[in-house]
Amino acid sequence: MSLPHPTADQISLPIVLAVLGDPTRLAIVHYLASKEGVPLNCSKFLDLASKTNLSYHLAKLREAGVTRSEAAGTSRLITLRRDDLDKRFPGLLDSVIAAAEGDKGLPAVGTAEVEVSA
Amino acid sequence: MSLPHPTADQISLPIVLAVLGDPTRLAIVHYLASKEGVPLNCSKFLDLASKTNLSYHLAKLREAGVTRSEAAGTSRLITLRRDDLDKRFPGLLDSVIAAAEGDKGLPAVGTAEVEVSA
DNA sequence: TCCTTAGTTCAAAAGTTATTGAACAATTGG
DNA sequence: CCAATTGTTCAATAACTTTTGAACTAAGGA
Repeated sequence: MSLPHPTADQISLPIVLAVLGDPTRLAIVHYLASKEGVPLNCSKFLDLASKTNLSYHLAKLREAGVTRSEAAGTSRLITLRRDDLDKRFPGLLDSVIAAAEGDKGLPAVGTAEVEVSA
Repeated sequence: MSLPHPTADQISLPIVLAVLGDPTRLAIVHYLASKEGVPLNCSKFLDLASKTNLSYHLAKLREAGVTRSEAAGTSRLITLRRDDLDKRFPGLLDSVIAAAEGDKGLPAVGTAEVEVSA
């Protein structure tokens, strides 16, 4: 049951901008960028919104081509589609993430995080 | 009767992204960028939307801090707030404009343009 | 097998944004 | 002064987006 993703050349600029123009989704992308390489599951974002609402926002990000969601057991592993975005809109993602970095007022992910020590 | 504009530090990233995530407004910004330095009046954009609707979209751009509108007689002179945007979100405007450049499918301004020769 | 965990789907409600036309204001040229 | 030009405001409507809760599916562990 792999979820539908647009191909790189189907990714649309206004749609990407509109999708990033929501504080919850921008916070998700910001957090994904800060953990780049590490695939995260939805539950990481539960302090941003309810489970149902997260499902909605993550679907928007996926359908816009901003993220990729892979099924892994009962989880979804979510990653940024950096290569595709960089190819399609060079510099855009970096400048958005850098700007989000400086933005106090964006919701933050994992403020009450518990690290499991080995 | 000067219209209200946010100061540079009041410009918000998600609001700017949301405002640019509309094809009509993105086309306006793209065209402003292509004529940078030249202040344009609203009528330049009449092939994108009705007069009333343009007024709405131009107000959104102004309120988000993307453009500046100055009253000049019965016209408004509209310019991109490039300095403020570059200071606040370095690289963002350039990457958006470069991406819009490559985007066939965005509405275009002035396709039936008549140049007045001196 | 049964229970739990992880996430989706659906339908409804709430909220927001875009579009429209008619009426208005302000400036300028005749 | 009058008329035309340029753009705004207002109220209504249409069209979307976001949020919600309840019901569901699918996988994994006991």
